[in-house]
Order: sequence, then structure tokens, then C-alpha cells
Amino acid sequence: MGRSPCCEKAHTNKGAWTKEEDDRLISYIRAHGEGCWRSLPKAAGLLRCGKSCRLRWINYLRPDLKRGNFTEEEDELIIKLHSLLGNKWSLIAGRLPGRTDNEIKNYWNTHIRRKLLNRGIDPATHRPINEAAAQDATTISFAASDVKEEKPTIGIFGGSKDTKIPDLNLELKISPPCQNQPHDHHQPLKIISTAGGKSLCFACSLGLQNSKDCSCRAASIGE
DNA sequence: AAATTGTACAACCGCCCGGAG
DNA sequence: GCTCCGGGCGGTTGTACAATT
Repeated sequence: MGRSPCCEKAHTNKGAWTKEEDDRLISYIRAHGEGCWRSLPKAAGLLRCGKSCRLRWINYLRPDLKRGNFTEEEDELIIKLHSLLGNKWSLIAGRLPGRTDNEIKNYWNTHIRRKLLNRGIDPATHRPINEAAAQDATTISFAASDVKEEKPTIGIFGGSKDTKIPDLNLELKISPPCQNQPHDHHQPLKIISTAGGKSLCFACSLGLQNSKDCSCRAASIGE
């Protein structure tokens, strides 16, 4: 059927953003909010595609972004999340406050992939490279199944028969961000897993009981 | 010092999904 | 139920900079 382009390409700038463009975008969003990205460039006086504005804002201009190097903790969390979620960068980013999907994706491709390869782990399957090489070609790209004690059924993927691992019913549920939080598209998703009827926060389901992301502890303290 | 190669990351492209009409 | 549109996502490319030869 074909789609109309998101903007008139003939009259839009491309490539790196200038300081002036950044300033225009920031001041417009501060004054009017994010609103409709399609009409925003015109309203803000920018010769940019709406998508480009959105990307620039979300990835680089938002005030709540945490710039700078990833910590070792963040590294490990990304690896664990990737082993469960695959290349669902936005979901992974949701668990890393201040980080964006694009940033994590780039970081994965440049740093973590190599780090895993150095450890002898296939970054696509999270299996030891020798084992991964011996795997049937039909092996799926994310593999929580290599951990024998943890064989989660990941409900958020719709339960493809190839991804179901029967032994342990570890359902992941994703709920909208907490309502009392300020509006933020990248507010971490609350992902709760239930194993054997016992509710675990997402951090615990990943084996990060002592992580600051663990909400079980906070809940149990409050009880 | 210049050329080449490698690395990091910003930005774009095209597709998919969900909501509105 | 269908179509269209806007937003969002993941993959890929482009480019600047660093390291090496």
C-alpha cells in the first residue's frame, strides 16, 4: 500500500545537529512539551524531520539522561537482560534509568559483544562458543535455557513453542510505569516474575537480589 | 608525518504496531 | 472491520577520532 513519508525530505536538514538546532528543540519542548512530533519541527522553526527531532530529544537532549561510561553493574545487568530479552533494547533501556535504547544498543555492539567473546561466550546465544557452534541451526537467539536451574517461560513473547521451557513457570509480566512518576517514556517498566506462586521483582528474577533495583527487599522491609 | 585501520557513537531508514476515525 | 497516521523500535550506515603501521 505504501506510506507517505514522515516529512518533506526536500526541505529538511540531515546529519549532525548544530548547537542552535539543539537549543531550538530544547526551548520548544520546555515551553510546549513533546506533543506531536510531526508538526513539532515546523512549530519550533527547525528544518528537520519529526522523527529526527524525537530521536535527538530522546537520545541526547532529555535532561534526565545519564551520560558517561557504563558501570560494571550496568554491564552485567545488560548482559543478563539481553540473555532474557534478546535485542529488545527499549525493554533493556527501561531497566537502566538514564540510559537510552540507542545508547545501550551501541554499547552492546562495541563493548559487550567483544567482552563476551573474550570470555568465550557467544553474544547472540549467551552460550559458550564451543557449545553454540555445535547447536542445531534452529537455535533461537536468546537463551535463558542454558542455565539449567532457571528455565523461564517468557510470556511477553507470546509463548512461541520454540522459546518455552517447561520445567519452571517463571512468567514475566510487564506493567505500565508507576502512575505517580513524572511523565517519562523511558520510565523503567515494572517487570514482575512469579515463580512457584511466589512473586519476585525483576531484579530478583535475574539473580540480582542485592541490587538497588530489587523492589522485593523494599517491599518486605515495609511489611 | 602520512596513510591505513580500528573503534565509538550519532543519526538515519524502513518496518511494525496501536489508536483514531 | 478497515484504513490511515504517528510513534516507536531495531538494524544499519556515516563519520569523527584514535591507534597503529
